Amino acid sequence: MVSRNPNQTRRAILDAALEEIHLRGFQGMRVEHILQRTGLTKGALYHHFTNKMSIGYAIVDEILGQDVMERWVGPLSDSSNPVLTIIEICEKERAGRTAEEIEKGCPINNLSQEMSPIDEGFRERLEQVYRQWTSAIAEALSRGQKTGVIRADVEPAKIAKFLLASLQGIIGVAKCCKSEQMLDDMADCMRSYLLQLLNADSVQRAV
Amino acid sequence: MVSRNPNQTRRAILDAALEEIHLRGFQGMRVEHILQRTGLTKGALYHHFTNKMSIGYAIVDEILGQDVMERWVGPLSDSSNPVLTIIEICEKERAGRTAEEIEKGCPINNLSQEMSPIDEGFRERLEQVYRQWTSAIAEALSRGQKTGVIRADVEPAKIAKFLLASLQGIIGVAKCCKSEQMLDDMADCMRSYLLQLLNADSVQRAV
DNA sequence: ATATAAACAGACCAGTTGGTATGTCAAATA
DNA sequence: TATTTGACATACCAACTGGTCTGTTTATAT
Repeated sequence: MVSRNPNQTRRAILDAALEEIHLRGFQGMRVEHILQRTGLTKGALYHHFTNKMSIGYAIVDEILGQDVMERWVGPLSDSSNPVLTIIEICEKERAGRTAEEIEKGCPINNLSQEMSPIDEGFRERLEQVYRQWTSAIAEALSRGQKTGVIRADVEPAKIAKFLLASLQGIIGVAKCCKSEQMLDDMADCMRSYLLQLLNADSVQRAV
Repeated sequence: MVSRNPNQTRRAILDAALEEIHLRGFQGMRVEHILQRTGLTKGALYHHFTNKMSIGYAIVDEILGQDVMERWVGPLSDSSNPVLTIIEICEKERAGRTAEEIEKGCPINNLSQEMSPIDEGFRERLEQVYRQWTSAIAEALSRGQKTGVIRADVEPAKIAKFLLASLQGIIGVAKCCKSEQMLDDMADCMRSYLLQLLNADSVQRAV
């Protein structure tokens, strides 16, 4: 904002928009509020984006999708034990959240619940994020089966979808109930379920 | 709508509003659309409700809460085997949904994700629904432990929360991915998890 | 140095939206 | 039958909202 830096301006718009969307949803987000947050004007905003919708699309593609890649896809691709890696990621994410953050939930889940039925562009983009996410888990589980850490009878593709769904469900219910206790209770069940996916031999080391 | 019937009119407003909200969310729901659906006018609508928000509150209290009572709390309170009852309810609900219905998700989850962070009135009402829901599951699991059908080492309160969260997560992910296959895959995992809660002796009869 | 195009600023606008004020009609009540 | 009240109908409005249009400033290429 000091000197002219279009990339930085564009990113500032997306960051401000994401914060608003995270709390109020895409429909509840107001262009005017982005201007207030960034100190920019309408001229600047509509120079970088054609309309409100394109801001939402860019957030999914450039921020949320990227986050999943960095926090999940990357670590899982380097992992020799997907179960432990998933538990680690969850605990790390959990540690970084205040009670206030919990109330806002996962922006990916928020957006998909709000927008996927009413805008196909949003839905396709969010579905793609979910696909990358589940694929990364499924592939890691598959590799784990080959190395013997994961039970041979688990079906990676199915379990991956279920794990992702449960995770989103947990975050969503905790968000509504505004309860850290509830979040930790559910996470505990999730952890137990994850450990069940390990081969009997390797459970000793894990717990 | 034929003759004057205030209760029927009020209910017609709520039903129409719920359909709109189910698809577009509460913020996306337009009062004007309710009028079009019901054939009523603003005068009628604002005679029965003080404002838009009160329509949303009434829907949670009178329709969604009631639905949970009928579909979950009732059956579970009569159940001798909560695991089988839950599986039955899920299969029944699943059978009644078309692909189009799946895209709209669960209205309770939709509303809680959208409204709980921005309106405390909504959040409290939805939390209460979740509480009744999880309590019913937890109590049924407890009773199952006493009769011996449920494993003694499961913690009813924790598992109940996790089950509810997973269920909502599954519906939510399937909604975004618009995939019946994915829904059934995840439901399959959920079913397996539920059956694990049964005592080893009674598994034979269940499967 | 100057032309050119990108990166903004700011006023303005048309459509939308929740909500209100006033009037009318039917049914219960006396 | 007269009257009062609840159940609507209709016109209207003020505020909001996404988006546009025109103008100005800054960087960059020639």
